[in-house]
Amino acid sequence: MFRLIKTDGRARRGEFTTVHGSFQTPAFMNVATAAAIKGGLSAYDLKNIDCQIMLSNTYHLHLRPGDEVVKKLGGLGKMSGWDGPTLTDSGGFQVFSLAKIRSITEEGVSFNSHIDGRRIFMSPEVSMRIQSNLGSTIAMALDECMENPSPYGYTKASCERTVRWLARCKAEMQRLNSSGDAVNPHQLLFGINQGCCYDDLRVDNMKAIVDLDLDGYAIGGLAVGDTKEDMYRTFALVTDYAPRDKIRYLMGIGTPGNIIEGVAQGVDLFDCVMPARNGRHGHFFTNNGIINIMNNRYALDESPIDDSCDCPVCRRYTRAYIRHLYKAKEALGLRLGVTHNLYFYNNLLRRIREAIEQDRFQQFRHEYQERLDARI
RNA sequence: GGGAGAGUUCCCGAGCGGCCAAAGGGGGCAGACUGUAAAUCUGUUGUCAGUGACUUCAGUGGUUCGAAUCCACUCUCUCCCA
Repeated sequence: MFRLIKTDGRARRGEFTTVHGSFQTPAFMNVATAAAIKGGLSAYDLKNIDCQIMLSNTYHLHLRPGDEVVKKLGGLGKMSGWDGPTLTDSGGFQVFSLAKIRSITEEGVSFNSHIDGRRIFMSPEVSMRIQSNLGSTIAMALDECMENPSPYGYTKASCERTVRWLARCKAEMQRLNSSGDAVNPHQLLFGINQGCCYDDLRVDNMKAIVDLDLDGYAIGGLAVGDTKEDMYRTFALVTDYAPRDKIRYLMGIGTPGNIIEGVAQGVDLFDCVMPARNGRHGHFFTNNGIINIMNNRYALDESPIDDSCDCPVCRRYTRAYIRHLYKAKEALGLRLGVTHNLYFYNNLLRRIREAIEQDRFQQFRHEYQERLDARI
């Protein structure tokens, strides 16, 4: 359950307590799509970089190793060695990212597996059953993440269908939780707001999903083609219609600046592949902006990635060495880069929490929002 | 000593009279990445000036309207026979 501890403007400081432990909000979820952080970080590594909650994916784990296998292995947490809270995304994002190999009907979504092409049918019920087998702390409702912008008429119809799917998700999750056979019989369900950047659709949709009384409310369908201005306006608008006493999750967002903006508008929970992916690609977050470690100028740079960072990587290694590892395509480079970036994100959220606690979040925002996203 | 073959832009390597500043890799330099089909993808990589000009395919000289491509000699390397 969510407990709101303090506010600073619209920014919220809270705590979310679950059967797998609690986490402090605002929080950043570390993305482990296939039950592993890409770049080679283990659950043990996550502890050392202050990760509070791990996110994995329904579609990917259903394909490999198969959710029945994960269930037999004791669920997502036990299998991966992560004993904290977990959240599984429903497959809704793959409706967007795998748009070329799927089709949608009222019943659900058909994918052609990106691995072997076989047909995968994902209805709201199937997504819940898979997530129940995965045994995550929090399951996400199956939604359609639309390209943004999508045509108004299509967006409206899609949102309405996603609400119908949400009702089916809730019914199925209640059934599974009380079946006596669930890996985690206390599995929570979050609904997802959609509507591209049409204010009226967003608001109507949020009201509709709030009526279904869920454990948390997510804002989806942003940063999938929309401009930053539209995205900021949309989540600022829609948080006003989410219940004050429930956690709010801005899905897939974002850059450090995006997260600061999200917190400023009352969002509690974030996730993004950016720190892990950009880390693998040699782009590192620092307190002064983003550096590309591959750049020639770091060849002899003996300073750490970020000299104000106290992560295990910055305490030990120079930019020059890490650049060498990337250039030489050594796996250690990825591990170090991703470790730093995820620590940076987890630590950014910790700093945000402290700022809210000390009523200086606006000052923090003013100082860092632009700066952290700059490429230097 | 005799015979056969090869030398291409940073590297490997295609090209074998004009469509060649020269394919394709690699490497270099830079860019992108937002609920991960991503340890991926894109651009660029002779020099100078905004169409174009100029110097390049071991060297020198030739043939030709025109050569990295043909000829002669020189240099270097590889292989085979002594």
